[in-house]
Amino acid sequence: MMSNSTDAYQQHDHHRCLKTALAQAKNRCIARKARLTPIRESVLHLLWQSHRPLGAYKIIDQLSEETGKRVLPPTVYRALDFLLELGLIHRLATLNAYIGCPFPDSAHSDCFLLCRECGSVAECSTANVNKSIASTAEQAGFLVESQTVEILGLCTPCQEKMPQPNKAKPIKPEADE
Amino acid sequence: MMSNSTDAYQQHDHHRCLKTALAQAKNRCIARKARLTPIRESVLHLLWQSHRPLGAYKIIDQLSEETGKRVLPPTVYRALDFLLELGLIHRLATLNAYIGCPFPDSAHSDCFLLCRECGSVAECSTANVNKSIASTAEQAGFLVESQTVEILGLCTPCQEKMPQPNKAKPIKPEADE
DNA sequence: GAATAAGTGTAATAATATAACAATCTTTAC
DNA sequence: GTAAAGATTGTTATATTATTACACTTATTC
Repeated sequence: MMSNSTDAYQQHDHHRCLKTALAQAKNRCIARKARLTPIRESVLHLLWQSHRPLGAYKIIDQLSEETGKRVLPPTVYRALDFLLELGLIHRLATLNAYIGCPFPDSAHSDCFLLCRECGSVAECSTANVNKSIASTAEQAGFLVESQTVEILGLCTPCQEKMPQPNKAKPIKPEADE
Repeated sequence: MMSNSTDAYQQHDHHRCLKTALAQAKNRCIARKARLTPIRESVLHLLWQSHRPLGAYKIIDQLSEETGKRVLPPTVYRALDFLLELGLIHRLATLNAYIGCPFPDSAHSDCFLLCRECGSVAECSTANVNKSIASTAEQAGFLVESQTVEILGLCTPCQEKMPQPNKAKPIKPEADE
């Protein structure tokens, strides 16, 4: 399993995450003959400020403040589209928010772990989830093209910080197969 | 595996789907001492017109037309919230749209198969997917509370209708009529 | 039958995202 | 080097999805 969960939820050298992400982005742009313009790089940089996803309008506000001039929605949405296209970021459908991809170089189907307490999101890529989804789809005669898997819950540090022993309810059990 | 994929994608006695869904809804409301008011029932009925999800504003438009008076967003969103709360419908995060639940009576975590061609959506509940997600989360020390799994692709009939592999064409909740 | 709770009506607005077209900057072709 | 073509950005306007706040009505309870 590929995952950035330890980085995402704990104290770590985040500067390294940022640096790596920007380096990978540059490489990827060169490989694809695409231009990482200042706006695009700024948006990517903002998304790598932390492991918490940002909504488009948060990006707009932060970028406006950074540059001192009013940045308008299309500017940011275009940058986001570009970064999505190159696989440098992801959009989280359940949050309407965006986050940097820690593994832009490896083709992968994603599984996101969204901590409802601290807001941080880790990305995993697991053969198991993909296999089970593929097999489920196959049983239904369905041809998979893309998949969205977003898991809401609590990361380890937030579980430990929860006062109650009944920290959180697990998901409902399965009826039958 | 529990799934309504054969119904969802093929010719079938849809009247039966509708009838079952409404009957289940009534039972569930009685069990929960909740009221299936005319508005709520109308919204549920609209969502069971087909196996294609409907956006909230499509529901608003259809309900306005049905009743001859302008139905406003809060009316519909309140009905949707009620139906979601009772597990009678689901919200599809990737489409911002709503769809009737074929299995309101069995506690389940859901997996949706969204056909990008015909727009129909089937719901599956599979222990395998849940197990693989649980195991992935566990490896990351993450406590799962809820999950969103939406799979985009082609249903069997649409695969057969489409020998030419067509590329990305985003599906819409419902075609305009 | 009054008190309370639940549900609905209405106006306004928030939050997220896109369309359309003009202006500018980069790259390419000559 | 320069003009044409293409890519990127600026700008205005608007579409789409969802919520807040408060007034009013209907149903339930005692």
